[in-house]
Order: sequence, then C-alpha cells, then structure tokens
Amino acid sequence: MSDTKPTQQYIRKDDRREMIAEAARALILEKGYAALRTRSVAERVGINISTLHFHVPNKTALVRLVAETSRDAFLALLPPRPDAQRPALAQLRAEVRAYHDSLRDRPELAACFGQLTQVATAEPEVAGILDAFTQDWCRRYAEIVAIGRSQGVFRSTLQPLPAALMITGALASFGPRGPKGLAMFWPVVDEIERSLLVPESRECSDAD
Amino acid sequence: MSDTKPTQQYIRKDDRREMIAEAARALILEKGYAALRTRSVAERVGINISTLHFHVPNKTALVRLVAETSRDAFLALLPPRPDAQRPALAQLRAEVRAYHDSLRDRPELAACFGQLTQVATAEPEVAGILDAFTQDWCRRYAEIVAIGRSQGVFRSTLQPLPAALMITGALASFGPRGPKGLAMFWPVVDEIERSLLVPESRECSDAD
DNA sequence: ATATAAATCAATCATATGATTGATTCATGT
DNA sequence: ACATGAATCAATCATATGATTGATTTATAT
Repeated sequence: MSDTKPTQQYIRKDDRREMIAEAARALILEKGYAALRTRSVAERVGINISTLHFHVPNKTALVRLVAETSRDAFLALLPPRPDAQRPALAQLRAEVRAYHDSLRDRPELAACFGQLTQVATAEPEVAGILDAFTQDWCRRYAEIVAIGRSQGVFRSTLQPLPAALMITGALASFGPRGPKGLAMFWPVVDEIERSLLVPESRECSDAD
Repeated sequence: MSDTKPTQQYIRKDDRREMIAEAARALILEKGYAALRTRSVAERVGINISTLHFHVPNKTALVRLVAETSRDAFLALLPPRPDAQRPALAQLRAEVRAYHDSLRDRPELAACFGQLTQVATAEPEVAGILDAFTQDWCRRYAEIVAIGRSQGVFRSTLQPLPAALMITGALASFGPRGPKGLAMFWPVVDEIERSLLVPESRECSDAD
C-alpha cells in the first residue's frame, strides 16, 4: 500500500560526479586503491553501475576525477600564497596548520594522494596531476623559506628548495600509514621550526 | 630429433620462493601493486600457475612474502647499528649513503614498500611488517641523533625522535615517484645535515 | 632398481570485474 | 498535454583472475 518508492531524485551530472568522486575517495581511504571497484563506488553512491558509467565513462576517468577533485579540495584548504610582506614564521605556521587540519578533517584527501601516487606508475595522466600538485605544494614552502631568510628570521645557510623538499617530505609522512596518527605531528613541526630558525643568538660572554 | 626439452631443472622450495618473490617485486616496480597478477608472477618465473600455488598458497601469502623479503633485503644493505663510540656524522652519512645506494641499485625495494601501503589497509599482517620496519628504520636515525648530540656535534635542542621522523620522512619522499629521480637527494641530505649540526660557532667579533 | 616424496604442468572452475545495450523514468520547455 | 533530452536501471557480455584437481615428471633414499 505505502509507496515503497522513495521518490528518487534525478541529480545533475556535475553534482552526481561530485558524489561519485566523494564515494571513491572514501573507499580508497577505507580499503586502498587496489581494492577500488567501480561497482563499489556505484553502490556507495546508491546508483546502478550503468548510471556510474553514464557519468564517468571508465575506470581511468574515475581515477582522474578522484585525482583532480582531491587536488582542488586540498588546495582550497590552504592559506593565501606566500607573501614577502608578511612574517615568514607566521606564514609557515599557517601553512602547516592548514595541512594538519586537512589530515584531521579530510583524511581521504591525503589518503588519495598516497594511493594515487602508487597508481601513477600505470596512469601517466594521474602522474601529471600529482606531480604538478606536489611541485606546487613544495614551492609554497620554498617561497616561505626564502622570505624568512631575507627577513632574517631563518638561517642564511638555508637552501629554499632542498629545505622545502625536506619539510614537505617530513609532513607527507603523516599521511595515511603515518606513525600512528598525528601524535607526533607537532613535535616534528617544532623540530622543523628549530632547524629553520636562525640559531639562538648565543651570548658570546666569556663565562659559559 | 634434437631434444627441444631444455632439461628442466626442479628447484628447491626455498629457492623457488625467492625467485617468485623477486619476480613479484620486479612486477610491482614496473606496473604497481594494483596490476600485480599471480599469473604474471608465474609467467615471469617461467613456471605454471599451479606450480606457483604449490610454493605460495594464495595471493595474500605472496604479498606477505614480498613484504618480508623486501624488508630483509633492505635491512641487509644497511650499515652496522648506531654505536655511541663512533662519530655521529660519519654514521649518519653511512646510513644515508646505504639508503641512497638502495634506491639506485635496488629500486624494487623502496617501490614495494610504497606499493604495499595499498594493501596494508586490507592486510593487517602486511601492515605489521611495514610498521615494524619503518619504526626500526626511524629508530636508527633517532639513535644517531642522540649520539651526535651527546658528542656535541649536533644541536643540543634536537629531540631525537621528532628529528628522526623528519629525516626519514624527507628521505622516504625519494622513493619511487619522488621528485624526478635522485637529482635532489644530496642537496636535501646537505640541508638535513646543516639543520642537525651545532650552529657555526660564529665569531662574536665586533666587526661583522 | 624401485619406492617415495617433491616439484611441475594442463585443464578447468567459480567468481569478479569493467563495460555495454536497450528499455524506462524523470525533468523541462512550449 | 506532449515532445525532447537527461538520468537511471535491469540484464547481459566478454574477459580477467584467483584457485583447484589430478596426472606427470624429476629427485632421492634404500
């Protein structure tokens, strides 16, 4: 008697694609990319497998969609680009905090980057997206390092690019499969800060 | 007339398993874990699929085998464990050099560690192997940092564990899919060294 | 030599998986 | 109301894939 048909709403392609991307990201976070199945994605969205294919032609396109939307979602969380006029340490901390919060609140994003990195071997297009993003992320830190050096708050012996690679490498290790959660996140960040800051202007008194 | 049968040699289980592990590692390096097929492994070894199953019961066992042999092969390349009697900087460099050479000469090892993170979510046993190994690797650096601090060559403000996490994180980023090869490896290592070393005992002369 | 165990293979199974086809339902403009 | 296109689904295909079965070949001990 009661209509068991819950009046299914048709959803616009763009929105559906976003729902599909979200489901795929969640599944990648939970089971890893190797276990990602187009069927699982469709099921999670609550649509038929052929509807999935109507919106996303094949698995390669799905992976590309995940890569692009993950990148965009992450970039949207980052603070404004480095600015030579503002204090470098504050900018560094804002940058790190944004990353930390993304790990805490959107763990799928880092998880997808980690997993898709492993797929990149087989999918050049994904590799391109990831490489561009990684480079961009790294450049932000390189610029902050350069700014801090010119502001005199960071060591003058710092090389911006190597330092940035060191920082992003250290931070990236807190992605999924990091050392049991985020417990060591801030201690590591503190360590990074100490390694950047100009050495304690130690009193050169005769008594030490 | 001529015996086309190249006198197939039977091979002992232990050796066969090592050949299988090696083939699997090579395939993981080339195509990624997601594309790893038991058939491909068997083919690469030059044996029938059922022979593969005779030596390695199922794919889970194969993955475990890869994880274990990769770990063992990598550990075998590392220098002696940290020793408080020896100079810390030399030990740090030996440790880093060993890792560098492993990336250059045995890229399958780092590749497998990276790729197996895809499985770790679904295979607790693999996760355990990877976690234990990562922790062990990190501890080596933590010990070197502690030694260097007590020897007075490293900053006294260093926290061994956070510093070690920073170092291993930075180094791990040079695994496969690192920033275009190993070009930036040594610059980053130099940056790490500068961040560890006690600050240039700057002359506190009045003229600067 | 011959029996036993170890290692190997051909053939096959059962299911998983990405993808397609053609009909059906919903939304929207006229 | 009705025509059109967008979104959806049930059913199905073709192949991939992990695994098994039972016979066959090689090694080894007696």
